[in-house]
Amino acid sequence: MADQHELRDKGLRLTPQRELVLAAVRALEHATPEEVAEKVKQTHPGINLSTVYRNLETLENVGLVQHSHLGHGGVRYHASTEEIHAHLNCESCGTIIEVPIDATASFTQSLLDGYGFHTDLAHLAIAGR
Amino acid sequence: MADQHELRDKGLRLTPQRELVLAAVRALEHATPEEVAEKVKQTHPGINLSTVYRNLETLENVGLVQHSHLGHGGVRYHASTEEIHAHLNCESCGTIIEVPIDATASFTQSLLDGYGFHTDLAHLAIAGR
DNA sequence: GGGCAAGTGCAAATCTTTCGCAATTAGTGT
DNA sequence: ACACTAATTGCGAAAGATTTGCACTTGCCC
Repeated sequence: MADQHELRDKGLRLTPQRELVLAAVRALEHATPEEVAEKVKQTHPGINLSTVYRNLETLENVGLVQHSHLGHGGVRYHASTEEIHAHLNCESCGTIIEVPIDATASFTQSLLDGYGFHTDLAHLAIAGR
Repeated sequence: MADQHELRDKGLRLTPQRELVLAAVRALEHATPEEVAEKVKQTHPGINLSTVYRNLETLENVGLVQHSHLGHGGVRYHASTEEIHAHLNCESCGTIIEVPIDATASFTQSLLDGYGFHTDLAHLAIAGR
């Protein structure tokens, strides 16, 4: 499997738990740690929540996954390979709209020009309605 | 005090705790509930954390304060009277830059045009560096 | 195959926020 | 001023999410 190299290349050991956590994040998109754990349990029922948390952190450290804050408080993880997009989070109906990042390009550019600020719009959802 | 009318006008009882919570939010800007509690304790040591949380919620319901999500997870409250501004949150150095909301107007307008989405940029910080 | 550090499981500890409930108190009418 | 009622407070417990300590297990390098 390509996964093996992928993880080993990052200096990580290849454990079934780790592979499954990564696979789950990729399959689920925008999943909370709980959801990831639940998904992993389908094939590996004994996995511990702590292990999921630790692997999410580890995978994030090596850049394979990222987290963002959508809606109120909930942390959600997604694979780094996913297309980058901003999230518009409707506070009334709870829907989340994904916006390709280039739709925001002129905005991020103006922040860079005006404030020297490199924007990472993918990290936080934008509230509105 | 003008405060008295302000709270009474909203149909709220005027309690020392309530006044102090509101005063603390106004004085602190972008304070977490904990920080608000700590501030209030300076003049009212017996105040309970629950009371702070409840008052923040109450004050938010009547529109005197608002909360936003800056940085990682932390909820922060600010007075509604503050100028509306978006927050740029540097993930490296932790600094928060405030940007007047009109600097973002063209961006929010394009989201409205493109997605029919009314943006509330003040509610969430924008990550970057 | 053996040794060792990385990784896991488990339970307990934290941290933040919420809730139930009895005691207190602000605002209203008298 | 006085009593009444509902809002508010204090306090302890509960809930949910994430972290941590530690002993046991396991992947990886030789």
